[in-house]
Amino acid sequence: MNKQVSKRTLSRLPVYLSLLQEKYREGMEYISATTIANLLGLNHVQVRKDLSCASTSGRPKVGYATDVLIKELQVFLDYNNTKNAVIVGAGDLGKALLGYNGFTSYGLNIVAAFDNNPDLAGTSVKNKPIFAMEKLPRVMENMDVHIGIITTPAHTAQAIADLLVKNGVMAIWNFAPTSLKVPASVIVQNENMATSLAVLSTKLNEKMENDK
Amino acid sequence: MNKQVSKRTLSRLPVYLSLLQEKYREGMEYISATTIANLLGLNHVQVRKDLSCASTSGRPKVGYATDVLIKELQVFLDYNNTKNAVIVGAGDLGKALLGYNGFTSYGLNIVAAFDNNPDLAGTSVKNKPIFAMEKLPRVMENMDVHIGIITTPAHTAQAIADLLVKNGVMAIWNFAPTSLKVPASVIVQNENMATSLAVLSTKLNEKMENDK
DNA sequence: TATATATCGATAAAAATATATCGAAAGGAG
DNA sequence: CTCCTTTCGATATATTTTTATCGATATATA
Repeated sequence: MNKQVSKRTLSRLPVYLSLLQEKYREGMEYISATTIANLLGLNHVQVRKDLSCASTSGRPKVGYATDVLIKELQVFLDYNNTKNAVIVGAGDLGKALLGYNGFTSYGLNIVAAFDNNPDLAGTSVKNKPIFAMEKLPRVMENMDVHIGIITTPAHTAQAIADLLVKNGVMAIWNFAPTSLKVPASVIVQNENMATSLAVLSTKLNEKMENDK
Repeated sequence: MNKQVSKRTLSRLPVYLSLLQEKYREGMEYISATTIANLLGLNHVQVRKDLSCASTSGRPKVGYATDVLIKELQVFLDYNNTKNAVIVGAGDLGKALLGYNGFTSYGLNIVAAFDNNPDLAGTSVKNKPIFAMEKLPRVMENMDVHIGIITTPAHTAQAIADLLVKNGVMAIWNFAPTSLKVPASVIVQNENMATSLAVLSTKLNEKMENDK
């Protein structure tokens, strides 16, 4: 357990976790890799292999105790160890993320948003404040923030990234549809919705072609 | 060109497209796969191979004419052929997506949102209406909608998916953190933010471990 | 005009990822 | 108690995806 975990595996673990939590609430005390695989439309060997990097609790013939597996995944994903983050860009998307409380259960605590629109400065979303850009350095330092979330338009994203890096950010979650240049030590995770949309749209086209 | 395009390739094409549009605005008339690769931090052979499924305009020593390549990608991704979609769940995320006009340039036109909260029925976001759930069948039929976007909480997502399928949806873009059971003919694209977050968070942990 | 170089597109090699197979263990059935 | 079935975990195979290599071609330069 805990060797080199592939990126693909890593991105499936939260999916397992959320399924497990759902099934646990429904009263399922034990669950097998085969069951998980069927529910998610995956291969059972893949599920078992994925889980093996976070869990040692699987038992032949029985499967995994749901609650134990949930805890193992939470530990592995470090969801108990909450990290602070700030959002830059309090447009619709920024506000949506700011107001969404669900991230805390994934170990992410969004403490504030920043925007250069003076009308927004001083307002808040669900008690989470929106500040003027000037306040960013102070807030990041005081709140020990090392994760930045960029939800600005593409053309300002690079400047924002530079600013975040200057203020000690170690990881950037980038929702702007552009690629960022940052020092190698800074982690960037791009969340490009156009990408998903392209996959969806192309599959749909193929389907419509075939249906003709 | 146009053989079996892998999902990975497909998801990179919109990224290339948006870079090309940016560079074209900046006056770059020709661009090579090597240049694109360097700008995006990818391998140049991969870029060339990806582009080959949508383009035939590459010339040795010259590269690609930026405007031609942009058009080729748009045609391949079918961005000119706009498709209508509806959103179900007009919470923060739903509203953000409803109000975001950027999707039209990706061939997606969101015509309306639906929510079971009666306070929201009759309101609108940037002239895009929010209706009560009862109106869904009529709107979907009248507006020829075949794409549904689910932004409800996880526990209602399956019922919404069933409703959408019943009303003729062919593709679902699912933002709810749960997996949906739909007929095999219906395409589902899951947009799971926890997944991205897990990757980011784990990379960050590794980094912090190494920095110690 | 000949030569050098950047680039493409195709094919081959390497790496990553997914799937299949197999023995061992746990529990239930006869 | 023995046999049968389910399941795990490990190893082996297959597939997919990425990266490297190579010849051909277009352009620039001497």
